Amino acid sequence: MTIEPSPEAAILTEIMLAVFRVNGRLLEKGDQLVEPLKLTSARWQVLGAVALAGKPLSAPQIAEAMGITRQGAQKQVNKLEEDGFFEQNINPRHQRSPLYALTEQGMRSFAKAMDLEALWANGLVAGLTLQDLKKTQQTLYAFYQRLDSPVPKKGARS
Amino acid sequence: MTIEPSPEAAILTEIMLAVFRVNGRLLEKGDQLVEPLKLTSARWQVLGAVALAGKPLSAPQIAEAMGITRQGAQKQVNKLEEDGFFEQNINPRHQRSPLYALTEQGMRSFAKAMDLEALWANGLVAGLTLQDLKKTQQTLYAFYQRLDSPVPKKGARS
DNA sequence: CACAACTTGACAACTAGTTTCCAATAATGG
DNA sequence: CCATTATTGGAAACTAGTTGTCAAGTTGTG
Repeated sequence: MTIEPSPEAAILTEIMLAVFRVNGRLLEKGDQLVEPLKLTSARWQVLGAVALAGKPLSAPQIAEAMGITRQGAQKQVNKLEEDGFFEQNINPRHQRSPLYALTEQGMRSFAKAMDLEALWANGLVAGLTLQDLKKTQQTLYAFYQRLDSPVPKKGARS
Repeated sequence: MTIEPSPEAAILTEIMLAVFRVNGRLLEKGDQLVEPLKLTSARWQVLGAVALAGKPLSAPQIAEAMGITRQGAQKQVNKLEEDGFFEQNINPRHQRSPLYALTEQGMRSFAKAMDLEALWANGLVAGLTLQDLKKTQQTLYAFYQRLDSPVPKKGARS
């Protein structure tokens, strides 16, 4: 017997497909946008995590902020340091785990990326109402919360 | 000088971040959902492309339907054939390029995946109105279209 | 028919993430 | 103070996609 999806669930399926497609396009366009800055979408996001924190972060902290694994973040961080966007500060709280700060080049590139993004976004929303945009943001956020994986952390007690 | 993002563009940025996060969670949850069927989100989508077409498709046709490259689709197709979800039909229009059809197992697994998804989706939309869901779907679709890469196809004339 | 252009599958190398494992360094608490 | 536990970086192998190349088969046109 087949389960009958409600009309709401049917539209949810369409939203899911739309999220997959928009996600792909955003990464593609984002890569194009910051390509002249010698950045990719992924590295831009890492720069953003540190820039928005307003202070140097360790690799695991960056991973936490980005919602990816610490190993995934570390890879990007290492490359960003190699390419001169990050520099290591000593971490008074952990000798093996340096804090990564934006270099001059890193700050300049991130600022340029933000400008490019603002320009791009301004063009992208033409003809859409603020109300619709807010609704969409709220609905997506609601899904995000419902999808939250309550993976019990190792030490968690009930 | 910094470009001033409009209020609309500022919310768009939030929507972008929400899309990234929801995308990640959907793939994660989707993998969990179809794991007992020996499927992944990616392979499920490939099965879906052929199932929804209602007829056997070649690898490039599957890629086209999914919006990924033909090589990416081919990889999944080959694995799905290895694992008994697909079988090759001869393609009367192209000898080197077989048409892939769902096997009995493929059809059974896809039907089960659809049931699981309907069940999951029904739970996920609780408390959201049909109107908001439609609005969100429309807005995302609008973005998708605006983000459409008009990459001039090789033979395209202006 | 012949030749050029396109399509296709196979393969390799790459990005970006994941999981798993190890070894070394912290942190904790008995 | 010392032993256990947690955190961290590094490396390897994996998923899932990308681009690029190659050779072989297909198609269109003169």
